[in-house]
Amino acid sequence: MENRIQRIKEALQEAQYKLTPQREVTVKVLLENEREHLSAEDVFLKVKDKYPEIGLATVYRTLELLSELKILDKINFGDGVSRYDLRKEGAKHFHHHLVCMECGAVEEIEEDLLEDVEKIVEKEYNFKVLDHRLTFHGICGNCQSKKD
Amino acid sequence: MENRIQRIKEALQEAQYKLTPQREVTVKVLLENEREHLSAEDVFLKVKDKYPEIGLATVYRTLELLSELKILDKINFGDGVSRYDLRKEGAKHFHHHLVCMECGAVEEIEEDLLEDVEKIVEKEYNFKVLDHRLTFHGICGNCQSKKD
DNA sequence: CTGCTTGCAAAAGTTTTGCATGTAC
DNA sequence: GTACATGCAAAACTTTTGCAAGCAG
Repeated sequence: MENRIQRIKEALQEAQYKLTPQREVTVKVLLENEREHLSAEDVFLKVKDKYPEIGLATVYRTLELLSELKILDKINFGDGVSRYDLRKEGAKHFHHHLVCMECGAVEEIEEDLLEDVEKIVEKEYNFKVLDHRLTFHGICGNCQSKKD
Repeated sequence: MENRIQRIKEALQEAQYKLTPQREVTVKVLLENEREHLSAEDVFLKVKDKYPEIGLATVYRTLELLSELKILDKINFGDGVSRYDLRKEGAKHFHHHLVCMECGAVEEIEEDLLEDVEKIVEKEYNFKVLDHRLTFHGICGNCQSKKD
């Protein structure tokens, strides 16, 4: 965890961005809540606990910056807000999501699963795939058993 | 085309919704621009050409209604707006998209391609898949050749 | 007729921007 | 010291809602 903070800091510096305490706290919050899919507002509130002077605009600016550096991925599950998800270290591609239409739970899938599909797309559609977004909508195990 | 309008009308009636001229014009616009991925504002402007008295709120309400009936799918490519895409007739699942990061063009893929992946998800993650969203981000054929 | 629909305007909510001030390098 | 960052407030957008009036069935 300390390692990952360190590496993100280095990425910021390499890209000529300053290491401000606000950015540091924001990164920390993102790492501590890696399994959640926080909205900008969510991040803002959690950062505010550790650093009360922060402004919402700064959080937005930091999230945008981290997305630009491909440390974060911005994702949208269809409710009105953008959510942010840390990219797994070393992952070439964004991971996938399972959204339960019953309870709203979001699970992550780290397996790639799309290698074959991407090959087909590159060949048949002459499209160079650089990244993807895949979300399944359905019923999670929990809600399935509740129905029985 | 006339057929599809007819069938959409029937779907509305079956669900006890009224056939207002505003709804009719909106459906027509959607059919005429099937290859585009129109935002609510886009639809509003095109409907306004044929039916100037229409209000933006009515368009939003109609789009929501058609989504509910699974005639439309709401999709989000990461710019700030929701876009709407007609579901292909008879398609169980939403089709996929190729978004070019260079020129912004959006191409559609109607092949399913995900059957195997969905089987894995159902088995390994105990998740009943009902629908999916798959978008590839990359470089389209056109932009690839421009670079040479 | 009756209840669903509409148009308008206002409201709600998210995200962006301008600007004076602050601060990492 | 200088250029980049920040906080605040205002602005810009998209989407939703309340309500009186309209109209499809």
